[in-house]
Amino acid sequence: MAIEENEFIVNRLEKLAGIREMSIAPYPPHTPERLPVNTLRATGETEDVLSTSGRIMAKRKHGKTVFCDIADPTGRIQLFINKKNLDEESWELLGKMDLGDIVWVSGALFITRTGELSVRVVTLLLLTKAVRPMPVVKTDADGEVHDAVSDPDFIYRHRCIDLMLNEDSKNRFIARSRIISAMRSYLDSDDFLEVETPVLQQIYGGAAADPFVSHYNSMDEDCYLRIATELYLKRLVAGGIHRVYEIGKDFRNEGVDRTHSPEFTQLELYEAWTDYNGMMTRFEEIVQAAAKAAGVGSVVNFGGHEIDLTPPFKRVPFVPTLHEKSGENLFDWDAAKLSALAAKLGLGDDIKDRPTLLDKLFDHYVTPGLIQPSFVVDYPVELSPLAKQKTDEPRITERFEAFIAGLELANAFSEQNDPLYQREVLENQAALSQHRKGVVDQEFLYALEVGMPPAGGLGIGVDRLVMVLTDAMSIRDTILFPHLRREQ
RNA sequence: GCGCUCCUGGCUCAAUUGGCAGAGCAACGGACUCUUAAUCCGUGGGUUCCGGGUUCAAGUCCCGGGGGGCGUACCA
Repeated sequence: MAIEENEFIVNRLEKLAGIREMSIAPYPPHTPERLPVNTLRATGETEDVLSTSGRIMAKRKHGKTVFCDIADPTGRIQLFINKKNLDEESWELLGKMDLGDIVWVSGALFITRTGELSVRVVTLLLLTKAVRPMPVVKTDADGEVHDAVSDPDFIYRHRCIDLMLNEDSKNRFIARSRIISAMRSYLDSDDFLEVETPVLQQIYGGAAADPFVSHYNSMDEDCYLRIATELYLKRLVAGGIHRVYEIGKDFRNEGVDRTHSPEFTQLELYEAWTDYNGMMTRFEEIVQAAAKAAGVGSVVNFGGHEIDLTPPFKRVPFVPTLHEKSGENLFDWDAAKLSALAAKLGLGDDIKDRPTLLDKLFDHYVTPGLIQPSFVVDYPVELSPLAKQKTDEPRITERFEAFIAGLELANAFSEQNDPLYQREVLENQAALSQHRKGVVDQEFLYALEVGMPPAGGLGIGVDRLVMVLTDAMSIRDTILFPHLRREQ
């Protein structure tokens, strides 16, 4: 397929041909020595000839003088290009340059009459000719941005343009990488071992979600993209890797919305000799480290809320809080009664199963009020098959979910390590499963049978944490290349 | 999946009740040797997402399709 042709591309292709006719390579393989733009800015006025390179972001022509702004990742600087300072060929080349082209320049630095530090260009080289126009965004003297590219569809499909033109977006992705990096540093420095477990799995588990299904040709069997890393990481804990974590993609074949992506990044960590209380501390500390890495303070603005990230986070016990907010002892109600209440509240007419009902009712009565960082603790046992029950109340598990501004950021428990209990729960669950009736991860149970020490486990939704720390209202703004439908 | 809503030159947006498809930036030609949303003069650029329908007349109304956004549902 040939390049799409419109007025702009044709025009640039002609210039490209013209440049080649001048025997100038429009895509030379080497970049001459250069300094980052911000180094030039820091240097200030000097008669020394310095060089840099960057993309032409603006061009203001004044006859025999041309001002260009060029940008590299470190900043933006003005070029002062005067015909008398250049050889004829370079001046001709300048005429064939467009916004978006990438150039190398050298010259002394001086301050113009209007006070702008500029490169008095004596050498001008083309490093890359742009044949496709980029949208032109201008910022006026008041700092107001005009004609910003804001169409989400355009931005997600052409992230290169978004990163080039939208500072907020670029900074958000930089923050994301730093946040992940900070998580690693925090865990590594506390003797956690980072591992990689299978993405392609024969038996998926560790969460309740529909998987993406694939097929392994040479084995002639279906396989699945993982929905969680939990069941593999716990085998490692049983095997003696007592502090272990993995940061990676999980895939869930479910609906997409502001807070759900089919492909999302999760940090799961497991730690022996501790429990869910230890995981609360881990979460608090990870959030601290992440906020620091993102360059935000202990109070962040997210979706119009002032969020105070200072630990300790609030503890919100599931059953008592549900009772308090609803005014009823719902945990003692049977499914039929709960179902009637849920229907009355418009939460759904056909929910019959007690744990789901309790969860829904909790979401209705309590979750919306969880603006400041909170741990919802001690979930009903039916909602938490992989968690350990409390010793004094077997209907309740040692589990928490962390919420900020109503957003679920983490899920953790004191890990269930009773192999007989775990087998029974998983087999019962598998018997009810629509998709994979009776399929249980036997190898995971084998590990528990061999014996896994008491441990706490914690899963953190990395994309969502990035949302909170960078004030992004959609998870798609935290994922470089979110999934979109095919065009056409 | 369902509901609401949006889709107009490269980009950002106009177009009254259905009545000649426009502007700014960008592009092209010209003037201009300190501008910075440079300015001034001139020029070109449209299958109004796609396909049907109603109408003398459709960017606008109706039906179907595609894509996006928001909400909702599913989501241990």
